[in-house]
Amino acid sequence: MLEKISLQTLQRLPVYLELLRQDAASDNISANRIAEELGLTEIQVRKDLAAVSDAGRPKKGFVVTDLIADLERALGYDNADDAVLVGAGRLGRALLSYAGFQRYGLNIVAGFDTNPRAWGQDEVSGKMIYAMDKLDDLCRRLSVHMGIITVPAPVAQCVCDELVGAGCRAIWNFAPTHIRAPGNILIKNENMASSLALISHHLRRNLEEEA
Amino acid sequence: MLEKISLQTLQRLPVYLELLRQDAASDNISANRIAEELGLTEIQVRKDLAAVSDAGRPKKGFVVTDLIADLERALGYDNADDAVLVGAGRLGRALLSYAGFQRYGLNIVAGFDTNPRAWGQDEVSGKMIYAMDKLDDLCRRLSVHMGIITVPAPVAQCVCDELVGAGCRAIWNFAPTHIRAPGNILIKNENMASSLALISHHLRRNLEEEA
DNA sequence: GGCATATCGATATGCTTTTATCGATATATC
DNA sequence: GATATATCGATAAAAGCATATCGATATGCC
Repeated sequence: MLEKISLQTLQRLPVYLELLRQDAASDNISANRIAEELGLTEIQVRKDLAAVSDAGRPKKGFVVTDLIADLERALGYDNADDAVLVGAGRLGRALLSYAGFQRYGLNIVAGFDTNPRAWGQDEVSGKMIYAMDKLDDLCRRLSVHMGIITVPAPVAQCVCDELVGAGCRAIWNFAPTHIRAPGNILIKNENMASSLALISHHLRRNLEEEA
Repeated sequence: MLEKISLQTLQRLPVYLELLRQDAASDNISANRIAEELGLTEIQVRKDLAAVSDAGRPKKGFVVTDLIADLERALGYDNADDAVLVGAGRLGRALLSYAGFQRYGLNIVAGFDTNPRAWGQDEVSGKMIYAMDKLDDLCRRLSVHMGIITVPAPVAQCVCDELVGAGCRAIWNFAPTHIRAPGNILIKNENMASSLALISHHLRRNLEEEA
């Protein structure tokens, strides 16, 4: 079942799950209603959900609790991914202390930084921040396979290489630069400039229309 | 020329621009080389660039300075968008103080928060953080049309409504919830859970393959 | 100056994703 | 219990996007 989920569908699944969790009061919910709430078409919702669940019943819709369970299983929220974070700057510490990741199956086990003043227990998150030379050992001992990069752009590639060297198979990159890794390693660039391009483009067209 | 840029292309343009800015030493660059650096195909690069530039010449490639200029114009970096940010928590302040946005044509003019202890000048960014009842007036006086939401999920929709009421036409939402607005308002959800779904899915398949 | 070659740009093919159509089925009402 | 209807699920068409192919063109070398 897991094989045939398309990339686009996969990215919408957490959105459905979030909506259902907020809305867990009702017993049943129809694809039509989900679509309305999220601004999608009901056909797309049905197709997405069909990929992970068969909790839908004619005339009633989907059984909410079953659908939530199916989504959580499909997304692997039952056993959370461990991750390390490199770069304890403002963004890095904001992510370290973001409690919401637990709800999405992510567990950041520790932070790393080159700056000695950052080392020790982070006040806000309560998580430990270590020197870079501890990275490899910790990743291997705890079998961490995911790295989060929140360092300045110029050192992002170097940090990426270190993470890969320490056994990471997936990298979540918040540095505003493109980084590379061998083919079997997944790089997910969280590119704010791309989002901004969409927004800015819309704004200009929207304001032009008026004039 | 601006009409026919596809959404996917639009999101890749800032990536090209970033690469070129880093690499501004050389006079010319070929689509092939850009593709190699970014892990794309040269055909896609050419097609993307063709949408915004004709700085390409056979045998030489693209004139870097011209291409940068074309990209900046297409992305509207010549006149930056002003924006307001609502929610001066850790993520909000991290974004407020992120200097890199200037390079992407974004200028956050001020922050807003309900908590009186956040009001005043933010130490790190030097930007002012105001009470929510100042929002409408400031947006209108400065003709701000873009709002950034970094508040907890439960109040995100309410903040969105206020921003729209104050004249915003585009919303950049970092709250981990889906928000709605009238059709002509663009909502860009920066959904970390979606990214995480991709990463987690890759990890599981990758680790399964070995076993 | 002519020729080989790197590179572009345009047209065509194929794949992925979305949207449309239609029949199937369980529930509720009479 | 029969019938109407809300809703699902599957198959089919359309759109959007990526990849392949091929001719055109400017550059540099002989």
